[in-house]
Amino acid sequence: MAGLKDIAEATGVSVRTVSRALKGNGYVRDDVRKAVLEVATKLNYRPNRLAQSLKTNRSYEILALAWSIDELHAEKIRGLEVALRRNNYWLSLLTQSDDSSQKAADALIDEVISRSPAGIVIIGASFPWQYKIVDKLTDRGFNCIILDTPYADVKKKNTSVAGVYVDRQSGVYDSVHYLFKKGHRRIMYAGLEGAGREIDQTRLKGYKRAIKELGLTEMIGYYFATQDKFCLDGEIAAGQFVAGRCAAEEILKMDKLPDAVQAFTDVMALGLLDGFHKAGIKIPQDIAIVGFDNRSASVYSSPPLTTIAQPNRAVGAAAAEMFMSLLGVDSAQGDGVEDGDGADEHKHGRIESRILAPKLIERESS
Amino acid sequence: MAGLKDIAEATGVSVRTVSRALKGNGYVRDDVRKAVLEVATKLNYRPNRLAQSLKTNRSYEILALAWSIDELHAEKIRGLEVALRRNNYWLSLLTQSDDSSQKAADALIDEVISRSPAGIVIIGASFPWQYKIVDKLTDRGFNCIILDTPYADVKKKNTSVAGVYVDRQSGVYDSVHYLFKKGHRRIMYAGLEGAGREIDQTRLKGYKRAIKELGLTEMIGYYFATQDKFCLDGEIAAGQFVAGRCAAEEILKMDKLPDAVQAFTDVMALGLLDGFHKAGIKIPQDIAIVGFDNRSASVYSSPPLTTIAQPNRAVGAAAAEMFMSLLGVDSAQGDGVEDGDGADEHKHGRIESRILAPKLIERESS
DNA sequence: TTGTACGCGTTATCAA
DNA sequence: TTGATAACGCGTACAA
Repeated sequence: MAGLKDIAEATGVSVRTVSRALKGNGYVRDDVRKAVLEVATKLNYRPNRLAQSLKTNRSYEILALAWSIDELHAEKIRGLEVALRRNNYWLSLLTQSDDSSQKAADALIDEVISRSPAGIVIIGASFPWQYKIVDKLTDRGFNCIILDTPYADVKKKNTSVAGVYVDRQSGVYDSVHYLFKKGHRRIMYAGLEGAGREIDQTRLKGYKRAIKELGLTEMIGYYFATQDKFCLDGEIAAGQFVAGRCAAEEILKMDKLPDAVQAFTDVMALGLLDGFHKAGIKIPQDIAIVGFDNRSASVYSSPPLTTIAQPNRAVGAAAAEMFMSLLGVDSAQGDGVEDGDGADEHKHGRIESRILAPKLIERESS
Repeated sequence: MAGLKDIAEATGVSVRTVSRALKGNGYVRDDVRKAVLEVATKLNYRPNRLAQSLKTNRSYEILALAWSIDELHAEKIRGLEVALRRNNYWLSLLTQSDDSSQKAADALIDEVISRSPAGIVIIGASFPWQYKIVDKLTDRGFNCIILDTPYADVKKKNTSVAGVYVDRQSGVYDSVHYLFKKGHRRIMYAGLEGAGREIDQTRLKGYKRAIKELGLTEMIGYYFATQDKFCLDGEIAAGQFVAGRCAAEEILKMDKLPDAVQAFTDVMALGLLDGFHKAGIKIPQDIAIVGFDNRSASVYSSPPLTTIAQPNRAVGAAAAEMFMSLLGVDSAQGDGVEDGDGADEHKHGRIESRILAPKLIERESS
């Protein structure tokens, strides 16, 4: 590989001049610059990022830390990568299986340190042992941005942690309004036992707010998988599917059926669909169903599922932008980066958390 | 961050000795080594990978080049990352949207060069413009491993390209045998127009071979999406779903219906499911359906889909192992890395392509 | 406007 | 068994 020195020799000027010419840094005579550039392209010169980083003590690597990768995460990662590359940063991946041991955490931290990235994106932090890792990372001075979890806003305010997440409340709120407009009056919320009560109160809040506003009666059910343990963040949330099936059975026992159901997630909605299907209930004629997540499975179900989509690409892009502003790079903006209408901001040291708006996608289940 | 020098000063020995002690490289007196190690941990020393790489001219970065990321790719990437990290390598991600222009290709190549990775994993190369990129990369001396596409075996034999892919033929072959055992005799193959005829002859071969062996009659149909263009490698293969729907309609017009259908992919199978569902056909009572891919959607359909699963994690892990042997690292093996029973090998310069066996997953659609 | 020389944190060559 | 010292490729005071 040709280096600065080779160009210098070939051009007959010093290394320093070549450097200047290439970076457009200081003063260089125009003809010299032209000559240098010419030789550089001829020699197929590419700067050595390693050397650059070593010298400037500035990394161009952003680390994505994920506990698992499903299709939703993949989308975020994609959005992140594209936005980063536009700014000459790059993305590395670090997946930490759900090993919550202290040893695993330490190994992870070591790994991060020895790579000294410019920033770290944590894709979802739902559990205490994950928080701990985030804390250690920020304590060591790494810039962290957490996706999906409003942990950043819970945390002590003096660090440079921030979050990007989706306003799930407004998603469900909009959905209820949408169902109302479609003529539904007995709109139910089917939550996951545990999830509905603790982990994601926000969706429920959106539901309650809308129901109240519309003067309807609250119908809330919490269900959980009897045959299978459920996992919230696992590879395949099979448990949620089973929970949906159970929910359908339970719902059918009710005196008066709902005419629409907003499910906690797509997977749960698909479980409902399966349960109703077996009982001969017609969707959406008898009962309308709305999911949450816009997983690909919601596109391929019968009928395809109306759902609340999170702007995953934009979430990734937003994180990238936040890093750029944090690192003092004037970011090259692209498309798909605009935050949703309901965007709001929370101050956070030097970075501000960003909340993006979800969007209802109408398909055939409603 | 503490460096070698800091340790040297604190211990009272030279930098060189510290380096030796830490790496267990040359001769170091035992007490000195102990002292050094102690100080190192106290100072929380982590080697600077950048400096290491710069000096040794050896990168510990493997680049994953993807044109898109769906859940299947994500799995492969995951398997890759885990296996790499076990060997002290790490994974970076480069996603190249389906921009087939020369300019985009050049930019990509430049990017790769300036990062000088130890190896490159190309996740699927189905199109000529993708081949070209692979060629350029190998021409420049990069170690490339191509997943999913047997391009490596088509290519000129003097480069260090190799592939990891799944023996799709045997997957379909096994499926037909399975359906036969279940009592089905009119087993049909529903392919995608274009895909069935050119891109993936292998699946069809497996079907034909099994049908012949069992003395059954071949029933093959090619379908394509009328309302939508289909994409083979896109984010959402919605077209295949539509094709499946069309296929169901067409099949129902036949004089004598099949009693089982092997679809080209899960998505197509789900389209079939939807089409049959609308027509009141009961699955699997009237017609059994088998998919291909084991997408999450196949878990959440009603009924859940029997399908042929590709060992995605193992594909990623296999690629990692191949790099390790290529780079002369004695790889630390983990679990889930064993290749399938039907594993076969093709020599390739210094690396050998690996073929992994798929596996039938029985669910409720058959 | 240009060139010299040093340093980033490591590894590697030699001589001691 | 050790320690100066030179690289690796690049950026940048400082001097010219």
